[in-house]
This record gives sequence, C-alpha cells and structure tokens, in this order.
Amino acid sequence: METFENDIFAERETLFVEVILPLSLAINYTYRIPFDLNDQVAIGKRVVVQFGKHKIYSALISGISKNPPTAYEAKYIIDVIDAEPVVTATQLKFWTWMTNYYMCNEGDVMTAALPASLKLASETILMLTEDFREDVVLSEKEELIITTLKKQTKLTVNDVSKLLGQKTIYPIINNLLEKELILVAEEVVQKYKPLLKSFVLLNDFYTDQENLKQLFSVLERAPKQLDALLAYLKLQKSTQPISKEQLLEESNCGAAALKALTDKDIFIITKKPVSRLAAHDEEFSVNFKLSASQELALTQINEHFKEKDVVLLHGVTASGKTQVYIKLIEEIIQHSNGQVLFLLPEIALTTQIVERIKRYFGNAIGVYHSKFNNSERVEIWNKVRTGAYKVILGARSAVFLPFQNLKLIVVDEEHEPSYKQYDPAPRYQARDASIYLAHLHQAKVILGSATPSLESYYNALQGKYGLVEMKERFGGVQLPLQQVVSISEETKKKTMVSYFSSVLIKDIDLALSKKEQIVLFQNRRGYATILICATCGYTPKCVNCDVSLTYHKSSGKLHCHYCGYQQSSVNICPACGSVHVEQKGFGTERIEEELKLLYPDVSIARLDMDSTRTKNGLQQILNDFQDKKTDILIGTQMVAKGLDFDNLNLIGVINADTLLGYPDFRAYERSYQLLAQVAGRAGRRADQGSVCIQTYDAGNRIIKQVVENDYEGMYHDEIAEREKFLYPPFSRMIFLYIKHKDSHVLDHAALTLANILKAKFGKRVLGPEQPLVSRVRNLYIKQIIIKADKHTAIQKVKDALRETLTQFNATKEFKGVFMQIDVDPY
DNA sequence: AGCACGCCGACT
DNA sequence: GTCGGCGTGCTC
Repeated sequence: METFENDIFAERETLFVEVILPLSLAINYTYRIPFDLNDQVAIGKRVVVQFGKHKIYSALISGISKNPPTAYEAKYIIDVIDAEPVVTATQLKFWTWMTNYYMCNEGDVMTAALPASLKLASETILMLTEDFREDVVLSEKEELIITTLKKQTKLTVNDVSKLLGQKTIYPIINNLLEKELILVAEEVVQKYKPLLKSFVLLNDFYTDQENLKQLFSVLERAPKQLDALLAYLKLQKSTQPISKEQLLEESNCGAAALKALTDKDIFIITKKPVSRLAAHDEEFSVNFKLSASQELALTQINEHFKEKDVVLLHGVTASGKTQVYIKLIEEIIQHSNGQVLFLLPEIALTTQIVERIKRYFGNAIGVYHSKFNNSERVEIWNKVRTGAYKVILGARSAVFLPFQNLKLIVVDEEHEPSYKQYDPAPRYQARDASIYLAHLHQAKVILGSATPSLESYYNALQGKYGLVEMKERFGGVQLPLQQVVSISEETKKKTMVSYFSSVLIKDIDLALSKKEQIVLFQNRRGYATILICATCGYTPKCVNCDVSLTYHKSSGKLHCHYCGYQQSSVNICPACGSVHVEQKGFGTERIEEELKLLYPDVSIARLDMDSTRTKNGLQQILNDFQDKKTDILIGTQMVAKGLDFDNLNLIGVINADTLLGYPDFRAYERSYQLLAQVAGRAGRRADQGSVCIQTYDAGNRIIKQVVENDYEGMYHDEIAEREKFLYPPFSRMIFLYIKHKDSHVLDHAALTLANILKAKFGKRVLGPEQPLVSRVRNLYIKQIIIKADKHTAIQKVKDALRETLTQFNATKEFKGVFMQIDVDPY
C-alpha cells in the first residue's frame, strides 16, 4: 500500500522544461509538464507549446528541472511530439558553443540546424503527397484528416486541431508524415516529384529451366536480344532489381532489342520510385591504386593524427587529393564503423567530385545540400541519426546533422569563402565550427586545399595542425603554362578586340583548331553592367539600397543584387532628359555577346548565378560541357570550383584587376586563391594546359606569384602584412553592424556606441565607418570593428560586448536601432 | 517572428 | 468625436 502511494508521488512530481523556440530570442523559455506526459519528456525531443497569445510552435527540450520558475507562472506544454529525441546531446552542446562563439541566439542555431518539417508551426500547410497510396492502414483520426485533405487539398496544422477537436495532434501529423501520406507545403512549392526509374524483370515463366532453354533456341537468330538476356542472367546473380540503364550498359544490346523482348512479354518493365539520394548499387570497394606521392601523403596524415587532431593537406591542383580522402574514409568506415563528414563548398556539390565519391561508397553515402527539398533533408537527417549513412557529403549546413559516431571530418577546399554564412545568423564558419564539432566527437579533421587560407597555413606552420604537402600533379602532368598579358600595352598598340587581347584571341583560335575546349573567367564583383548617362553622369540606383542597379539583358530590366528590386530599363535619362544613356562595365553576359560576334559558329555557354538558378541548371551546363556540346564556357567564380574536364586546356582570365582592387585586407589572398584555382582547371590529364591572364597591372606581385605557382612567397608576403597591421591570424575580429531607417539617428547611435565601446576596450575599437553599401532595404548601416589581439581572452570580450549591447539597446533613445554581430567576419 | 497595446492624423 | 497608421514591448 505504501509503495503504491510512493509511486503515485513519484509520478506526480511536477517537471519543468526549458525549450528552444525556432525564433531569434535572447533567452530560452520554461514550460510545465502535465503529469500524464512526465514519462515522455526527454532532452532533444520536440514539444508543442503555445507562445504568446495564439501562436503554437514545435520547440525543442534543452533542459529538464523540478524547480518551478519564481518570477512567473509557467504555461503547460500542449504535447510531446517525438517518441525518440530528434537532436542528440552532442548536437545540443554544439548549438550552445555556436550560440556563444558567434554571439547569436540559440533559436537562430535551431532554425539553421533543423530541416523545416521538424519545425512545424500552427500555420504550416499540409497536403497529400503526389504518389499517395491507398493501401495504408489508418486510425480513425488519421482517416478523417486524409478524407478532408482529399476534399479540400490543403489544411493548416491549426485546421487539423479544429477538425479533430483536440490540441494533441502533432503525433498524428508526425505519423502521417512518416507514412509519406502527407507533406508540408514548402515541399509542394519546390515541386517534389518522386524519381521514377524503369526496372527490368524476366517473366516468371522462364524461371523454369526447360522454358529458358527453349527461349535460348528461339532467340538464336536475334543476337542482340540474346545478348540482352545473357546480360540479364549475369546481372541477376549480383543485383536485384535490375534497372533498365544497367542492363543496357552491361549488354550493349540497344534499346530496340530490349523493346522487342518486352513486346514479346519475355521482359517485364516496371516503373518504381527511387530515392533521389541515388543509391548506388555498385560494390562497396575502393579499387584504385594510389600514386607514390599520394601513398606518402596518406602515411604522413595518419602519422600526424597520432598527435594532432587537425591536419592541413596542401596539394597542388590536380594532385589527386580526392583519392587520398577516399582511402582515409575507407579506413575509417571499415575499421571503426564510424561516420565521416565530407564538407564541400556549395557549388562543388553538384559537380563530378560527388559522383566520384558516390561511385566508391555506394549506399553508405548521403548528400546534404541547400537546394534539396525538405523530404530529402529529413530523409538524410534520419539516416544519419540511425547510422545508415556512413559518409555525408555536404555543404556547410551539414555540420548540423545528428551524427552518432563521427570519426573524421574532411573539409575540402578549406579556403573557400562559402564556408562562411553571412546572413542570417548564425554567422558561422563551417570549417572552424567543424573543428569544434570534431573535438566534441573526438574525431579528426583534415583540411584540404591547393591554396590554403592564411590562417590554416599559419596554424600548420605553428605546429597547431599537422602539415602534409603534395607538390606534384597526379600522373606527373605538368602545371599549366601561365602568361600575363598587359591590357594597357595592347590598348596602346590598338591590338585589343573588344575585351580580348591579341594573345588571348590567338590562343582561342589555336585551341578551337585542336578541337579543345576553353573556359573564360570573369569575376563579376564590381563589374556588372550598369547604366550611366553620358551627358550628366546619372546612374539609376535602387530605391531601397545604396547601390547602382545592374542591367540584365536576359530580362531587359534593372536589378538590385541586394534586395531584389527590379525596374524597367531607361532609354532617356530621368535626370537631364538626354538620350545618351550608355552601358558601362562588363559582366559575363556582355562577354558572351561580344564573343558570339567574334565567333558566330562556335557554341558558347555561360556559367553564373543567373544561368544556374535552378537545381539542375548548373548540372545541365556542366554536362553539356563534358559532352563537348559547348566549346567555350564563360563563367564567374563558379568555374574555379573543382571542375575537372579532360579536354580543357586553355583558361583565359578576362581581367584580373577586379579582384586585386577590392578594398579588403584579404583581397590579395583571395585573388591568389581564385586565380590559382582557375588556372588549375587547365590541362589536368595529358597535355600541359595554358592560362592567359589579362590585366592592367602586369607588374603586380600577386600575378607574378600566381604565374610562378609561388604559394609560399604569397604566404610570406601576406602574413608579414597581417602581422604588421594586426589582422587575422594575429588578431580576432568582430564586426558590429548598426542599422536604422533614419540616417541621423543612426549616425548618433553609432558614434555613441563606438564611444562606449572605446571606453571599455580602448584602441581595439575602430569606427564607426560607413560600409561599402551603406543602405540596404531602406535601412542605413554603420560598421564598428573590434580587433582583439591574439592574447586577449576573447570570451571575456564577447561577454562584455554582449552586455554593453543589451544595455545600449535598452536606452530609450536607441531602442529602434538594429544590431548585428559578425564574429570572424571572413 | 508575430501580435496586442497605444498614441497621433484624416475622416463620417 | 472615431478609424486606423505603425512604433514598441512581450511572449514562459
């Protein structure tokens, strides 16, 4: 009797949970648990809570306590969604670290980390899936939701609550989502269609040996069809089911023979939805041999890993770093059954490197990518959590996946700026964050690049990271021959044809005559086409932002790259009425046009943000180039990222100066990296490639260093500058952006804040300054920089800064001032 | 993020 | 006199 009462007492204990809401809030909130949900509560599970008067969110439990809050009465949670935690304890630690390090809110991290369908809110719209199946057994309530959806196609989470007359609906919705009967609306916008693939099946009749024998004799006079049958029987032993393309590849029988067999009912073709995550059925093996220098690099990496957690692999372009990674990954998954995270810049994810790695690791690999839709993302999320995926290829956001047994992180092209998220918060650097993530999992990190960031190389030279160098290209192919062409000289000699020097034209002619392909590189930044009035100098500007509008020929409109504002183009100057409105500057579009005039019979394509907006746009352009449908490819930065084409031997850089002239302490480093990477695309297989760099500044040391492949020289020059002027890695930087719609209020606020900060941190505070673009979306912007030298305890600075900002924002005068913090803003 | 509360201009 | 503009504060 007494134990019984004790049990009741234990059950009746009141629990409180601290939850993270998927909103940018400075603190977490505490809710109370109704007794009947006590045993379902666990850290990492999602709960349904009401926040504010009406809103309902799915929040994440980050802490459990028995102490009621003193200052207020906690609201009850409405429901517990998950049977198992969706977020691991390690992930929560990672979130907390990111919140502190990058000075954002935990809700920001949660928003960035969770795929959208794990963040249901009351207005989330639910719909039936396209390949809705009738054969699933449903509960009464599930049935009601489904029949209603059949009638009116759309329901919000709120509607469902009303429909069922109860608040406890999330587990039901979750069930339906898991059974893939419904989906959340975002997926519909992205037109989620299951990928259908044709599979071949031999008619059951022929499983009988006698019948099969007869079939052989019947097909004797149809060699192609016989071939197909033999191929099928051969494949049958190893793979099931057999896809149409597989069979065609194996047999060389041709589609006609296959069709004939199908018509005769010997083969049966069925279409089945397959995972978009493209499971490869091939053998799980790595059957290539490393070269001597790759083998050496591998040994050195493993040697360093005995003492160090991070190794920098510095290998020249086309040295075969990928193979080294693959060997490392193979070792990990075979010997420790651990998981590997392979980070790539966003853009490289759609290219060949992914295909290559998939080929090696087959079903154990998952790709995570911002262009994926929700169902794909959740699918990957769950497969990482259960450990079904051993290797994850992903862009920066892949650091948020729920790894179970992470052993190795590879950060390829570690110098890439796209590892940094600029907007919105969390403004994190995935390369740096992955080092902390690895630390949490006691995993190792390998940073790879042909042109390492100065920070990483510095860390390696300081002994903080292990350093492994590969100085030879794979197969002994020579590095491309690079030449510099002075645009000013050619202009003087009047040998420039539009944007192209005589040297470049000669090279293009030669390459075309050899049927080789060409890539022309034009950095877009600062050089997009703008309109300018030749009479009065007027330039159309964005109404919301302090930037000139750029002219896009494809749309015939003027666009703002910051806020997306568009307006129709102008022929007559709105300021002075002159008709002499001219185009200035040149983007890829303009170069394409000029080139088409010079080479009307040559097939030219363009690779930039505009031509690759869709998920498959990039892939299409690359495929066409691979298949040699395109002779010349004109591109922005994108062409520098991991492209690998056999027939590409000439690279032309239209104008190198746009890179060098950028007002940023990193401009020279970035220029070197970009030019070296672009140049590295040429001649990767047999012949030595050539690179033609056009510039007004032929004597520039960076250009010289690029031509001489002198990374060390560049490093030493740049690091000396950094040390002299106390830039990273000799200091840590925090950028503070202050925004307000009224420029006077902003000026006053920025100055006041800068003075407060200067009183606290002294000469480490610079500014306020006006950033390059001083107004975006109708908000004026000022910038304050905090530059803490290496020996400062940075966490203390951050703590003090956070407190100062909170106080500042609380003063009446500056309440409406927005502030953004960017830690390590590179 | 959203939503209510509240304090000033142009309207029945 | 009121309707509604959006600035500001709060949400456990």
